[in-house]
Amino acid sequence: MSPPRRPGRPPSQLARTKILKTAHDMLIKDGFGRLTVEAVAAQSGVGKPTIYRQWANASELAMAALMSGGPVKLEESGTNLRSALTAQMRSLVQAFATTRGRQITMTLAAADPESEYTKAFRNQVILSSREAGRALLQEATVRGEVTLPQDVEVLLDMIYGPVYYRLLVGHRPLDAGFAESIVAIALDAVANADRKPR
Amino acid sequence: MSPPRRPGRPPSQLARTKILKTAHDMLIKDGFGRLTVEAVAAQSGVGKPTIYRQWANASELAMAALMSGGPVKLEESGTNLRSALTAQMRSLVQAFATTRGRQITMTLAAADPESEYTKAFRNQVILSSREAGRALLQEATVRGEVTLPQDVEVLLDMIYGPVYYRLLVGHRPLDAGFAESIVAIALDAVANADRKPR
Amino acid sequence: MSPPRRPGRPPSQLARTKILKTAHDMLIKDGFGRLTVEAVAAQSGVGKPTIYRQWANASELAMAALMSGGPVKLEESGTNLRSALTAQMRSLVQAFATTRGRQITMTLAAADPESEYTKAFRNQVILSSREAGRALLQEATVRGEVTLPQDVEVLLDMIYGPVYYRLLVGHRPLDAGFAESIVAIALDAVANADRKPR
Amino acid sequence: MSPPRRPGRPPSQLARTKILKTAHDMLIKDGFGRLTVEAVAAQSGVGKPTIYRQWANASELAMAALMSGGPVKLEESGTNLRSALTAQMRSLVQAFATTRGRQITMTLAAADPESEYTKAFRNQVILSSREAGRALLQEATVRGEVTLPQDVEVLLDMIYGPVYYRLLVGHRPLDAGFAESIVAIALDAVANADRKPR
DNA sequence: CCTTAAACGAGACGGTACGTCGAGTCTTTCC
DNA sequence: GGAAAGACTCGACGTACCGTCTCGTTTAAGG
Repeated sequence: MSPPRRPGRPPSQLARTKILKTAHDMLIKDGFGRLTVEAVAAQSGVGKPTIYRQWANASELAMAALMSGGPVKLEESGTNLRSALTAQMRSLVQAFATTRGRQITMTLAAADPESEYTKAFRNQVILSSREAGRALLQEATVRGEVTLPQDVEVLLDMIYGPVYYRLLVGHRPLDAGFAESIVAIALDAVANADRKPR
Repeated sequence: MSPPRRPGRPPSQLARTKILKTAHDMLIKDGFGRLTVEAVAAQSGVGKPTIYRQWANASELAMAALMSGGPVKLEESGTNLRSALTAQMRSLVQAFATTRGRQITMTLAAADPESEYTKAFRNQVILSSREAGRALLQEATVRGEVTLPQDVEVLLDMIYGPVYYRLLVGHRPLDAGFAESIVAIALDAVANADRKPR
Repeated sequence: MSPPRRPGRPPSQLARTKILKTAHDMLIKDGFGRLTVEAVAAQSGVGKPTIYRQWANASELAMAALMSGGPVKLEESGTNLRSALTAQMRSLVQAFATTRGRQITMTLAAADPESEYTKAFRNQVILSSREAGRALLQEATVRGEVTLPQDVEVLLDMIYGPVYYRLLVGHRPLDAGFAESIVAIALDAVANADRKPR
Repeated sequence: MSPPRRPGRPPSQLARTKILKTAHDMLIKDGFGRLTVEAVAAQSGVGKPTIYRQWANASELAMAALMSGGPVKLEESGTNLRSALTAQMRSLVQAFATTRGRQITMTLAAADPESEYTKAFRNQVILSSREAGRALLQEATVRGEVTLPQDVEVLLDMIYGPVYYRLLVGHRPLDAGFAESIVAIALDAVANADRKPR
């Protein structure tokens, strides 16, 4: 009933905070490739074992740092699918069109895909918007606005995949019209219409 | 008229081949994270400087190894857009649904995005199918099969991005129906129809 | 009063011992030219950085290894200058007439003459016998056995220099009579005598 | 009857000269430790094999460079042993009191003591003055100026050894009075005298 | 209040790989 | 057919980090 508190000195919340702060700054400034446990320890004034006690390697630390700001907040105001989805995509693109987006991509690429830590990162940072989008689509279906294709998963990938595709490949920037264009094309594919009889 | 041959011992084509072969095998077997110049040199019986004379680091070497098999061959038979695009996507998915696909993704993520080598890799390995797809779409437009949206670039990203998205994030496999589903949804977005008057 | 212990894990005395032992063996067996930090690390089962943390390069390591056996012990029994100096020279020649002597010479030649490490090596290994000899000469002067020349430094160089000269140039071996001959000639130069009036 | 000309392109005397010049400059400027075949080839505009065709390694090249200026010229004017020997020692000290002296010492220390090249270097550069000194001593003996000790070799080592001893150990400079002091002490040891009856 | 136990900083440890330099050899074209 | 140029294999360099391991020092909970 009592909180099962173990004896001994409890982990320092301050140390954890300093580590994550330093790691995040370093990620933004120098990129994932320069994020070393050694440097984070030195710069945050913390011993290396204190880091290794919480994260197994630099990838996990990077993921923790990228998650530490809380989940990406997505605006989803909108009375119909188009406006809601556009608002969401706009804030998503805005959040990723920075250095941070590229670092998230690189961190994910470097992470052990089987690790629990990686799965949590994936769900919180990468797939949460995809799930939000799925909800929007389902609501719109209920409202009769759209008719979803058989394979909704693929539709979702077609909406959210291009964001990471551009970050990864870098052939084109994540710019302003990107969100609108995606929504427009996606809705053309699913929009209900008397005009789409067959 | 004579071939402008420089003096000195010419680079050994054999060495180059052995290096690329070893690097490719190592990529497939152990992954990009384990591909070290040291190990490639040791395993291919080549000196490290011989590797560094041609590639600046492990990333470039990995890209060279992944390109050394020649470009991915895409089937594009088909009389209409749907069949041609489906054939292409099928062979693309098949080519990437292996370990190689994941390694290509990780290699690209780790590469210096500004390097000339990276750009070549991107064009040859990642974007060549996208360009082929663009050609298919344009031909179909000429034939009157489809009406392209304003932002064709985004449409192309929606077709090819999901492949890398799934490789990168790993939330779903690149399976059989994937190619068909993408083509189906994409064509729904652009298919010409009297049924889509305005 | 308490020993001023710095924080952190203390250097491993075992590692240091293993390194010096290995380096010394290698010096005697293969010579200074073959003493590489790489080989010492491999053979002593120690990481390279552990060596570099204590010595800046192979020269310093070699000097440390040559000093690690403690200073050369010189016998100096003798009631008069001749017997004392002869005893000292005999043990000096014996100590240097081995491979070790040649390695000391080569190590000294290769060392940075300005380095503090080199100076310590010089004083402990090369000049300590010279200083002992100076003491013997001074005592004998006090006893009235000899009259020293103006430039005692040169006299000392004439006594001890030939040892290293033969090691370096190799024109003649460091053999048994060498010690006696040097002492005999040196004493001829300084021996007091009514026979050497003015 | 025809001059015995071998076929093929004759060795370039110019190349040889350039190599030796470059090697000598490099020795004086950067020291023996920095004299690499690579650098000499690059700086003299000659291929490495051209160097290796004539010298087996950097040591031999260094010795050749140090010998290329011709033997050290020693003044030996003097009517009696003291003046002749002093003149000789003065010019010897002067010749070696420069960077060149130290490089000669280091080169000798690094050379393979068994090699023919090393022996030639030793005889021409190191021991020639010693032999000249032996001649002076013998002439003086004939003239009745001095009585040589049993072991003349050791006496010679005591005269010439200190020069290299100071160069090698560096505890004292090769300065002006050095030559005089050595001669003075040496002559005290061998000077004939009624004053030295026993 | 005073053990007890864990987390702390510091930093050395054995390792792996880095990217560079130089050695000495080999292969080609040029005189 | 040797000179010259330059790529080759090889080995060692000295550095950066890895992830682990003592150390001696806090810091809190529980006896």
